[in-house]
Amino acid sequence: MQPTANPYHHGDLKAALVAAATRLIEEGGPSSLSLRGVARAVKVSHAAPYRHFRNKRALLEAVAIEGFRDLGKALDTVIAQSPDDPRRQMIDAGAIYVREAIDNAQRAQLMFGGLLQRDDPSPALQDAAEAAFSRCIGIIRRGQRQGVFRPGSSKGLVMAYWAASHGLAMLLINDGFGIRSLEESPEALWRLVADNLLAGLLAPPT
Amino acid sequence: MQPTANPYHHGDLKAALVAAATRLIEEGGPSSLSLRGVARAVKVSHAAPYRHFRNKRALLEAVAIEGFRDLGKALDTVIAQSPDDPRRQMIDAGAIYVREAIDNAQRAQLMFGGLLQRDDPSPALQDAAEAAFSRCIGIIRRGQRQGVFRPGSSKGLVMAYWAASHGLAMLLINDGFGIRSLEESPEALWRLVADNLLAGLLAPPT
DNA sequence: ACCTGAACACCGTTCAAGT
DNA sequence: ACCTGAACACCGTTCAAGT
Repeated sequence: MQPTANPYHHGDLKAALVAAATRLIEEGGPSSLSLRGVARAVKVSHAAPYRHFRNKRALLEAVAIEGFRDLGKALDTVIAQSPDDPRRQMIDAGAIYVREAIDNAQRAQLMFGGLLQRDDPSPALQDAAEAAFSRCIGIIRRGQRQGVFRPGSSKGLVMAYWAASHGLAMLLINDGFGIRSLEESPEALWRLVADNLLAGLLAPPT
Repeated sequence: MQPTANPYHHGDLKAALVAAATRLIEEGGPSSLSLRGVARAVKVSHAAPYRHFRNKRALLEAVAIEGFRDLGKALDTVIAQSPDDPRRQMIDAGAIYVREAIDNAQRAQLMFGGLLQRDDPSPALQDAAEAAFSRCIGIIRRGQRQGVFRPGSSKGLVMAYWAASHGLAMLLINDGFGIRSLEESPEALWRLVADNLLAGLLAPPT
């Protein structure tokens, strides 16, 4: 037993609060999280969190920021796996985007769901989100340089890619419109979307 | 003055509650809505709503269902405007999807945001959502019959179309990743996405 | 049938006080 | 510096009681 036997009293209460909040959110959704509940979970008084977070929202932001960092790392890993194949990167990055959202569905809800994004943009959160997104831009740009994707302004390509992967992820975690009644795995559904996005919806002009 | 001067006492308290809830949600977001606040807004005791809604969630569902009906009607209008041009229908329907979401951003958050979708699917809500979605399927199918869209199973085309429009709408209402810093109007951004979706991201094989 | 008022067990947040 | 306990103004929900 150290002089500071209780880990929550020598500096990592902050980390413990974020960890507990992340777990509780995954159990009951972001809107069911109570600051008092988090305090109870780490066995601390209900006022203690205020030493480390200005308010409940600040704690939620810390959870979301961690989520964006995790997403960015997952994207980096996947991109590094096929350094010279932008088409493969595009498909794999979208798949991991969808997979990350499903594996941490409630946290993804918090990250993308408007609970935080709406009011004050909170620079730190905004930065973490944009950093994750910047990977998608890189994939498209490299693919254009290699002649894999259509040349010209990358903006439209990036937007379409981004909207499609984000949209599928959101639909899957919300079970929107009964999408889960389709029997395919998330990965198979993303392949379906990605293939159509790559090839286009229009019939070839024969 | 009728014998029942107060409109909330002769049968339309239910409708008044839904209307007030819709307004309050648009002002402060779905998570800030309090049932007591709604009751105050229609000048009724805080227990009165329980005569008409089992709980707070049931009231939120009623608001969301109304939203899906509005969306369905808007899609019908747009589809009817170009009865013989599926390509035009596809573009216009996506634009109206995005526009409806932006014009009722907080209600859209409620409709798509997982606050309701997650736990119990609630058949009535699920049906309203699927009815709105079925319009997209119709557009793609008609386009395939006319040879405008690529033939074969419509599933992949529908999923890509749906994910892209839904994804762009969600990104816009959440200002995700600073998408609003782009200067284009929502309609222009959708056109960018739609054009790339129609033509495909891949470079033509020369 | 429809609404009210009190009551209960929760919240988020603040603040004096303890170590 | 870091945490506690009481306090305040809110919630959602229930229930006896009123008309």
